[in-house]
Amino acid sequence: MEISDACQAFSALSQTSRLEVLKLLVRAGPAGLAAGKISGALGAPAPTMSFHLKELERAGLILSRKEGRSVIYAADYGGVRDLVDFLLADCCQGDKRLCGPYVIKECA
Amino acid sequence: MEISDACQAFSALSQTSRLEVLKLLVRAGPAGLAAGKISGALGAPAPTMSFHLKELERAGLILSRKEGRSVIYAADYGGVRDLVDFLLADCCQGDKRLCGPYVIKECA
DNA sequence: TCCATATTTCCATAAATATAAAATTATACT
DNA sequence: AGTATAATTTTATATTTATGGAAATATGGA
Repeated sequence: MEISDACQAFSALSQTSRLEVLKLLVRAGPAGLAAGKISGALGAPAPTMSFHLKELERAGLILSRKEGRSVIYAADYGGVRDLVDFLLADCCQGDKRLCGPYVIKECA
Repeated sequence: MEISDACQAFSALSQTSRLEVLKLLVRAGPAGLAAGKISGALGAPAPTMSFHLKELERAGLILSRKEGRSVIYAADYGGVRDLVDFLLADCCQGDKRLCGPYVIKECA
């Protein structure tokens, strides 16, 4: 992942409405939600939400598909994962003893 | 973590210079780097970099300490971790069967 | 075809953010 | 005290981004 891609993704998340959209879609799961449901749920006018959804899609964080008259948006889990990985890549020059306790999750 | 905190953190990362700073500090490890070294390494004037460093610190992504005349900045691994966790909290309403393959990392 | 619904594009305005020069503060050394 | 170094604050300007009304596009049903 290029730094400009990561930057665009973080930029997409740097706005309350858009962050709320992603959280909503992460909660909703792969089934996703229609654009109208999203703008309704978050109380934003349709044009405003359309602008934000396009931004999130351009950033590779959500996906869209058409179903009848609706456009269904869903979280792009792969994209989110790539972004997280980018942030911690090459951590401590590869020496995980330095930061491991802070960064590595216990596994179940 | 409040959504406004997460938003502020993503906002801090939504800018190439600042994202480069965090990557640089993540690579540098807990020892960190002096403000002057950072602005030198990234080719930005001191006031500009000072503005960006303050932004990253305010967002809880880096820490600073004074050493003589220098101010040493280092990645705040706990803060980064909290941010990542926020993004995927309550994923698929807790049913990891839906998105697990995309989100959960294999453990070594 | 005509109408209602769903969403987007266009556009103008408002608001937030980045940049860097100049001035300021703080520390160390002689 | 005097001087050099390190970093920050102040300030003004330039740039980017968000917002939502009005108009346009696309689909499905009567």
